[in-house]
Amino acid sequence: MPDTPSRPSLRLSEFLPYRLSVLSNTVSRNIADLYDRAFGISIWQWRVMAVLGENSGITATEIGQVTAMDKVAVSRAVSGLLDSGHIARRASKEDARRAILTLTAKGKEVYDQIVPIALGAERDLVETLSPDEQAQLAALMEKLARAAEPDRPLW
Amino acid sequence: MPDTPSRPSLRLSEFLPYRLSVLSNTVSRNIADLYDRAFGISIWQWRVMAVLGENSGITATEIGQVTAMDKVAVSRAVSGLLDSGHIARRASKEDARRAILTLTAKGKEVYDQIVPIALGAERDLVETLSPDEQAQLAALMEKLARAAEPDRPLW
DNA sequence: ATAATATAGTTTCATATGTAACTAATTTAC
DNA sequence: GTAAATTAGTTACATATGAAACTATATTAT
Repeated sequence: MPDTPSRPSLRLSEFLPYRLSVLSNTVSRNIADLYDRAFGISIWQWRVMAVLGENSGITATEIGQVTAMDKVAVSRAVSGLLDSGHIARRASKEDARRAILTLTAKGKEVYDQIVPIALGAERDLVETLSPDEQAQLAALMEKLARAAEPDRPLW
Repeated sequence: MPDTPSRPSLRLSEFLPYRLSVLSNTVSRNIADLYDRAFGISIWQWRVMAVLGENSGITATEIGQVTAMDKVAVSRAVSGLLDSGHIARRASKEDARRAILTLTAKGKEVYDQIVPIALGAERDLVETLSPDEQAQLAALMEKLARAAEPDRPLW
């Protein structure tokens, strides 16, 4: 009598969404630990700071758009960073609903310290890849991100 | 007068850990929705079922090892699946601490229905990639997962 | 055999996160 | 100009998650 048919047909360990999730969680946890231990800053807070480091004087909503964080997450991160003095907030003159956010001197200092740590963590992750593979990876991430976008244009 | 020096040097949108996280979260959320809407099953519960579908009669601890879930998450997923009748549990004869888990008939049915949905979601994600690119992706995931392993051997 | 240690799994508690309701300011329609 | 609808951001609530304590069984050392 033969075996049961080729039934499973799904190997979890080969299933891309699963692999992505495990990889991403491992990487994020490692990095979050790094920031948290050294500066008491969460991943979400770091993302806000990273955006402000690149592009000072924008609003919480804009940060949300850039970082794919929802507005509650941004609000909470901003609130923590205000408390810790890493960022400052002032109301927009044109629109009093908006709050213009900037890194403080302290925030800039921390930003300048975290950037090399972040880049180092990234390097640790990709250093076993050849330059060719690194380029492939970047291109693949691009395509996958586009395919995963829920509201992607279908053209 | 020249620009400020090459300061930012970190573009969040190009930063691999960040991209991985956003991609993975988008993909996972989409898929979780699918399972939840159709069967009221969470991602964690599905992972448990997926492992049992491949490898029946193993214990919660083993599931945790295979799926990179911690034991609390496994315990909760198992508890939900017992309640909903998708899996069954019996004590091991050799070691009464261990609980042997299996899919019930109902669980197998749902498993067989979810597998094609899962594979379809994966296909949606990778279908814009050429076969070559898909192979590259698999190889890169392999390497990255190894590099991200916190307790990886360093040889 | 008994005490100390380790392991499987659950429960508890504290924190994180997401959804929805809310407040305040602005814009649009009339 | 005023009411209705939008938008920025916060707060409240309900659920999810992780760390640590706990229970029950098994193993090890004496």
